[in-house]
Amino acid sequence: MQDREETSPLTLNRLSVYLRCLRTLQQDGVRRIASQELADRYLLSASQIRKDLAHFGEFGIRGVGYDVDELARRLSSLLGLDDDHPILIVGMGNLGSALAHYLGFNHGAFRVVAGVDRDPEKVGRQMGSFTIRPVADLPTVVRESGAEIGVLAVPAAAAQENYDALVAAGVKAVLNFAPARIKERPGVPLKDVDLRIQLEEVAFFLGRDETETD
Amino acid sequence: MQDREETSPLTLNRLSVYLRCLRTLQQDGVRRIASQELADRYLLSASQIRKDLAHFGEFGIRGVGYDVDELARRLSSLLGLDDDHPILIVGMGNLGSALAHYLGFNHGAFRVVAGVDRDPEKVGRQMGSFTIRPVADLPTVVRESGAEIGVLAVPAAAAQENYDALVAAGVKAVLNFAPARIKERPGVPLKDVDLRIQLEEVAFFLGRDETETD
DNA sequence: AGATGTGAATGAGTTCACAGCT
DNA sequence: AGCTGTGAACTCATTCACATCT
Repeated sequence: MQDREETSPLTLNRLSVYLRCLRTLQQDGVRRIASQELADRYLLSASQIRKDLAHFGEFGIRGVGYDVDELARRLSSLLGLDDDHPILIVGMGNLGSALAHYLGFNHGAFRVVAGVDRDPEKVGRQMGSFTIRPVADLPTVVRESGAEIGVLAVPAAAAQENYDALVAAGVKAVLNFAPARIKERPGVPLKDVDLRIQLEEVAFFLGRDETETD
Repeated sequence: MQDREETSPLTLNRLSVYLRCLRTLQQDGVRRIASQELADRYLLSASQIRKDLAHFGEFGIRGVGYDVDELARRLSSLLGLDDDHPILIVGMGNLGSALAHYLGFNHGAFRVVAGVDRDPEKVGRQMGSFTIRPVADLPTVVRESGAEIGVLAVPAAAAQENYDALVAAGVKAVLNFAPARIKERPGVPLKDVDLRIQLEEVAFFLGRDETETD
């Protein structure tokens, strides 16, 4: 059983994937599954599944496999998905409102509970269940809404100052959608999510020679 | 000078980051920069910058550093950002329209030129510069719009069939926002972008012990 | 002299192969 | 017998340190 600190993001992301697969299996009525079959069904690696899980304890039954329901429960708990995680969005421009709209609907543990913007014209506007507040009110907004996760959807140049403001206001983790490198404070994990980088990654392959057929 | 195939996504993503940093430097009027200073300014690793760049050729001047303008030009060309990359979105629900709205505005080389949906009620609706078309028209829509990149914003269960449809229609790369594992066809690179996984990654750290202060 | 480009050394992450349970 | 859990082998990625060039 390992400590939270020493878990790599890669492992962590795979746990999320496993949980998703298990949810599908639950719907299909599967009650037990072996690492090998899980791997086959969802294009994963059996030994990696076992290693990832073993990292956190003994989840399986030797000679049998994993109990789908129980494993799902334990992964959900491990990932902190049993508790609610209120989200606050900073920057209610195109991306910010797109995210509010998207995250506000589909997700269980994650729900957008507040949004702030620098622009006085956006302040006061209604967004689903909340009203956009001014950035200056961040501390109050965080306290009142109980927001745990901050989402940065501001221009690159404003990213660092808004991250700092979120930290100061007491947010516990930050997801950064701005295309900027932010200096992370210890204790407030930061995760960059840059759609442009993802697009550029696939675009890289577009120019490639079409004659090859491997 | 290396081949496209043998470049890791990690390296590729860093090239995007470097390019972004260079654009900022250009705006600040900086004409030359050494790997060490670039690293210091943007929290990167100097030796990694050099290795990443050297992977694609000799971009710098020994004893001097890199020419900001030229390096930016060469990275832009390498990443395929000099050409236009029209995007087609499959699934114009919450996420799809959020993405259309977002990508349609800010991005140079990337622009959403078309969108399709399964739901007859959404078909015909106007979305910025285009009208939503039925999924069945994919081949026609791809041909007419010249779309190169397909974006999947459909439910998980529909992801694989729509990826296949995109491939059949002639799209050259796919970005998948659906929380599903897709079987990739050789020649049509696929990149998963799962916002839920990113959220779950930061959520993992929320439960952690607050007494520690390292 | 000074910064790049690069082999060599280190470290991280994945796969293998089998001991150990059930 | 069968599948997990895990050390050992291996592959991939990063960092170091220096020879090379301007």
